Amino acid sequence: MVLRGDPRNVEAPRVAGSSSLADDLHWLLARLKQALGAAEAVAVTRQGMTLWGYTVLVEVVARPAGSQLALSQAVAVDKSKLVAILDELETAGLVSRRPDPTDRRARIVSATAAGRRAFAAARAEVSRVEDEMLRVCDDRERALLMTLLRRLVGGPMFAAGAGSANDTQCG
Amino acid sequence: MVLRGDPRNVEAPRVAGSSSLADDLHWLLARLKQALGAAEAVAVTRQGMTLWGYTVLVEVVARPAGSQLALSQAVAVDKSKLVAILDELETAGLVSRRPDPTDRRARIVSATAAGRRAFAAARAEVSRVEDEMLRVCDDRERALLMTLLRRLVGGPMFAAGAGSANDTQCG
DNA sequence: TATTGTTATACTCTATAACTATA
DNA sequence: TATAGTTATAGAGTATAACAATA
Repeated sequence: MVLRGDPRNVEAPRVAGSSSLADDLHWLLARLKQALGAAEAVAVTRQGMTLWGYTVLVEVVARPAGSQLALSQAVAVDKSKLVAILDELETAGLVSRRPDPTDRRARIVSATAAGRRAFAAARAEVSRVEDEMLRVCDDRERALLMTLLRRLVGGPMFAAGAGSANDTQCG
Repeated sequence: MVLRGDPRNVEAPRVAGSSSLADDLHWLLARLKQALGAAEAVAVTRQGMTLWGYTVLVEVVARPAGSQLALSQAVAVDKSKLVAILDELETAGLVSRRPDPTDRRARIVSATAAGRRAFAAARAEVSRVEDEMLRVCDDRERALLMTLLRRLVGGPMFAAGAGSANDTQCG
């Protein structure tokens, strides 16, 4: 059909001082995030979860959460949105919420055995999608890219007092 | 206040084979795009445009569009969504739509003098926001990052027949 | 019959605030 | 009085299809 994000835009600017969307960091990130997210959503759906569910599961499997609040901060999603995501995962039997004996307000969130299995399968599929997108990079470039992206997420715009407390958008 | 996207997640995995959100490309892109977009939206609003308007203006200033359809493909936004964006820009006097004498269905979209001025001012502000995000990179790393991102957008997941014709999300 | 621009609409997602129960 | 989890809701943003004008 028709090209979206026409390759002509992907060239370097033709005239010194001019610029194009290929030089716009936000447009590049938006485009990549959108395409990757769409492909990953299809992949994780096959494992019975949404992309949001998968994202939360990444964190829960890596590190069981002492509370939903802590989990929502780690994922950068509002606690009220997290409720619905955990409802899905719990209904599917992939995570469990149990009360913290120390603090009866809090709930400890952990992955079930089925959750870890489903996550492993989903992660394998997600890795394949990432590989597809990153196919145009060699191993060294890929590692460098990930390092830089990680560093940006640790950068000044995400520091404690730094404005926008807006949520990540995975939906 | 409270940290969003807790730095603990930004470390490399602690156990070989384990993983965390800091290794998830989609989460990294989503997080960066969200934060950058929020900051840029504030910046371009001061110049009387939305972030969508700015994004379209980047393309129009670089290369006047022979038709809205061509423009929508270059930006990777649906033609119906583009209508509203151009309405905004035109009402603000930043772009003009004039009929193509060759094809009376099509409209040639170009930036007005005021549009070029506003764009230059907006671009300067956007550059400052990008600088802020990229402050954690040195010049070489920054150039390399942009090169890699550009290459990804030219990669297999964006090729002609490659699934998801989904739009970029700048809103 | 196909294409360009436009409009209308249904839908999803998001943001916010209010509420409860515990501390 | 503050915090953890939940619910409800209003608003923004998106996707889709249908339409009029022109090719």
